[in-house]
Amino acid sequence: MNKTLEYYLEKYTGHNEFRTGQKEIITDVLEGKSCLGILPTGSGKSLCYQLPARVLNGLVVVVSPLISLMIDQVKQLKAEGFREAVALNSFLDYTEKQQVYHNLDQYKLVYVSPEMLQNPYFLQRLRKQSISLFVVDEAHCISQWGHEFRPDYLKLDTVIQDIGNPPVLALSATATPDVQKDIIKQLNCEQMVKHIHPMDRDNIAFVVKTVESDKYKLDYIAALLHSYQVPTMIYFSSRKWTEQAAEILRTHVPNLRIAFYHGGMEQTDRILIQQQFMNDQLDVICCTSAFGMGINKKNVRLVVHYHLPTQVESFIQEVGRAGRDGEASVNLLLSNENDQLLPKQLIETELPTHGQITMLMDYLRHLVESKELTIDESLVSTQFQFNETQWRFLKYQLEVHGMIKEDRLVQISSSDRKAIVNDIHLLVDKRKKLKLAKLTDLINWIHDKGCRRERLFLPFQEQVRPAKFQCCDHCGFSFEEWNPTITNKRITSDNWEDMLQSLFFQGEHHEKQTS
DNA sequence: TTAGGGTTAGGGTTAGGGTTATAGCCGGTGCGTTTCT
Repeated sequence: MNKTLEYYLEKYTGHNEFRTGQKEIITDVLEGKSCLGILPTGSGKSLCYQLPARVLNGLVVVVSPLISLMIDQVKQLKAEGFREAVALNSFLDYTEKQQVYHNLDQYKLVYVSPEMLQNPYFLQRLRKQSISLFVVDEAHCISQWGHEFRPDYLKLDTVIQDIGNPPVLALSATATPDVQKDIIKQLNCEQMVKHIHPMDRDNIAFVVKTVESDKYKLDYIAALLHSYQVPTMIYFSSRKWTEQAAEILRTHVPNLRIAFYHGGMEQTDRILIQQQFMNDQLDVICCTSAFGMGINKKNVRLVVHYHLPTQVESFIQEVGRAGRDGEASVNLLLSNENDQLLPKQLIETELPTHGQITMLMDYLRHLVESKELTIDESLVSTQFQFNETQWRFLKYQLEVHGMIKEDRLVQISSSDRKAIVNDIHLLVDKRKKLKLAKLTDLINWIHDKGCRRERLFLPFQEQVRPAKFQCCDHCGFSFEEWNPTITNKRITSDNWEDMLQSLFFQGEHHEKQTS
């Protein structure tokens, strides 16, 4: 490569300067080094693999957690004139998938889900390609989702090995040192070069408001929305509550456009609500944690937590959706003494109980003894009352321990079986303890008397920048002194070209340079 | 002759009232699912 990186940047994106962190990562990647890149949101993380994809020979595989993210990225790349990118997922029908499988060598960039990387046929095709780089986008998902919710995230190390150990690039905006360590461990990439940038946000003020009971929370929010009609996100931990709260707030503040959003909604409704919020056609979203990843709205001024997330990591991610344009923004957490009940319940139901595990293992022994080696998964789930996550967690553990291979039971000795039951019991206890400790960290932060910004970020980075505007309720923040900038865009022009332009970009929720 | 209104019977759904038992909170995040290359 004789040309400078700046030459390629200019050639492919039209920009003449790299943003913070990009150049170092791209340089390492082009030299074949594996990297962990923690870059703030909006710093253009995707350029770190999209530029190498154009320069390097061979295929770049990008693991992405959401189909909507893959589709957005491919759409944007095609709009920039890069046609050798494709998103491979269940949105494609059989023939389309076959097309991609058979023409893999014609692409430079393929986006896939971790689940898709368990498809034996796809893996077989992938092995025949020369893979120049293996990317894990939103890499914190490995740590936050992999252990229980989406175990295929923990199988990526095997995939990497299987396709010939290409260099690995793991990217995330918010990964605490614990999560960073976990990412490196799970990917089995001890030699990763770290490019860690601080994740504190100097334009967000932190406020905790303690109320006597939950019913005062909505009153407080309604009063706040009366005074501040700014783009607002309100986080709940229950789908039902997002709907009820939206309804109640609509009657309290009828001049605001308020909607709800959660994972149980129809796909088309989700897309519609998301796009309306992006385009300032909605003012307030009552949502669960389903609303967030990949949403890059710049002018969110207020993020409210009605319920408590289960861990500080999620809290930081959700808080970070405010003030992406750098303007003064506020995070408000509404608290009362029952805060921990709901997150505790969520942690409990994520993992199976000892009793369930023991009964399942007895049942499996019985199956093997009667020479029945296939498992009827839906029967098992109903019989032992596993939810989806619990069963997936257990199935993965049984695979790890060699009791299930290629969906079939394996005959093992009874002493081995006892050891495995014991192992899984210990693991469940360890995971629950870890998760409860993370919840306790967050609850301690609520009751801490120190500076909120410092106490939130200092455990994760060496220094916390001083607040650009107001800091927090412990450093003298008051809503009276908060004058949020209003930037809601509307179609105001009479010019048909402007109107067409804004219509065209409805629903585009990526920045131009994220690339 | 046809369009459109009215009637009727039968099946299914929902709202609302009455009764009884008992808990208080009842829960989040998404991918894949087809084929013999």
